[in-house]
Amino acid sequence: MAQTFSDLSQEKQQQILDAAAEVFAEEDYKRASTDDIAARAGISKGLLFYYFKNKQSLYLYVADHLRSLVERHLERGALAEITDFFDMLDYGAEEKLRLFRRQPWILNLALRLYYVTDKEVASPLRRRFMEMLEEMWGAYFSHIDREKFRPEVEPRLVLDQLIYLIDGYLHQQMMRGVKIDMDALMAEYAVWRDMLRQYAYKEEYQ
Amino acid sequence: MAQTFSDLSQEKQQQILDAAAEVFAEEDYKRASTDDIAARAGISKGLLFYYFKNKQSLYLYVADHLRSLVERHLERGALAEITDFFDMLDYGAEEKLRLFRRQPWILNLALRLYYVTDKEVASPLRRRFMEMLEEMWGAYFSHIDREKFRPEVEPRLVLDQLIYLIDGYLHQQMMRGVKIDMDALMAEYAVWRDMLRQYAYKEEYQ
DNA sequence: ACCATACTTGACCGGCCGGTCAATGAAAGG
DNA sequence: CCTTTCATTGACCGGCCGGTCAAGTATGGT
Repeated sequence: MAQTFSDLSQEKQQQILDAAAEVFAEEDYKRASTDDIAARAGISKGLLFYYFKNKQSLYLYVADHLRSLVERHLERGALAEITDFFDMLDYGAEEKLRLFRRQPWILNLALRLYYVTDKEVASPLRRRFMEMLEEMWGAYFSHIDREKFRPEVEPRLVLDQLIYLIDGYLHQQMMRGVKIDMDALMAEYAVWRDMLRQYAYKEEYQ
Repeated sequence: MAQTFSDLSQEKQQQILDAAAEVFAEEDYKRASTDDIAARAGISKGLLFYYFKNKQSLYLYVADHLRSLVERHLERGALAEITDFFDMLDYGAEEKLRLFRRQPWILNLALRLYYVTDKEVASPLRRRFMEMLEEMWGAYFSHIDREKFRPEVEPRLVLDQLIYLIDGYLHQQMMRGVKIDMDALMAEYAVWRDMLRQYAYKEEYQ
């Protein structure tokens, strides 16, 4: 967007952002219409394109907004105190659980963005996800205790595996057409975590 | 399709199917145009719609074709002789590897179909995937040796976990924008399999 | 009151594309 | 041949939608 948008009052920005987030969560990129967004935001389409160069940049703006919202939520807390890899995972999981429970629309939108395949936005979005992942790795896991790991197991790969599991699980649930049940996910997560711990940690740290 | 299509000569059918598969592999459902398909198949658009009721049914026909192609490929072989769960996994993995190596376009199309989010086709497609999964479970794993499993571990859930891992891995690779490297995938698979075996099998069968 | 600037509108354009249909051609049968 | 049937064409329609723009309205400074 141009700075015209950021000059708007907080409520006006929110209003437009909410409308866009809503529509983009309901339909894939191609089918989500700017007419629809403008109507729900209570403004004319012309004005929408006065704030945003085009649909794509609006989409990416919404994505960035979501990202900063999630990051802000995870930032507080005493990260530095946790040195155990799996305790850290638990901490992150709990935090995200709370976030998604409080505002379920965030999860819906995030899933939609996460599984976008549309040419026009897929590649910028995946760059964002990769960045986020790297940031997270740096912030959360750079100072974990590697001593507990078996020498042949690289911590980062363990995290990757957990991400694969969650990713695949969510995708399968979406395929089944069911709403994501965070409690069920957390139960699965607990099993995966224990399995991964058994695989990654030395005997004495199990 | 109507039976008019199945009455066509094998080559003509193939020609059209190939064109459709090609286009559907390149673009998402909405962007893949029937004009394009007709042109690549060397027929008029009118004729395409003479054979297929609409774009959606063509899409699903291509999906069914792919499914039967994969199923046919996996059917032969001495399945009944394998009773070890993880040997069976290896067998399935090897077979699929060979298939995808010989005809890489199959993998591309399959991935596209697997990650479709378009309203108009997502739900019929996911029904097909679920059916396929159940069939596979019945055909491959109904007679495996459950004795080797720890009592608290349900074999089906172990398979699900492997599927999650593969699903997530493929998705992440796609996000990274790289072509899927089957050798890398097989290397990862080997790690996952060993981890899952350690988790699922009793000590004496490790 | 006036003017300049910024904000806001909605009608409109043009491109894309799924799907239709009247017309044409090709076979087949008598 | 002639006619009936089927296969095939491509021009065309209509809907959708991203993006534009001339015109209108509010705002604030002088």
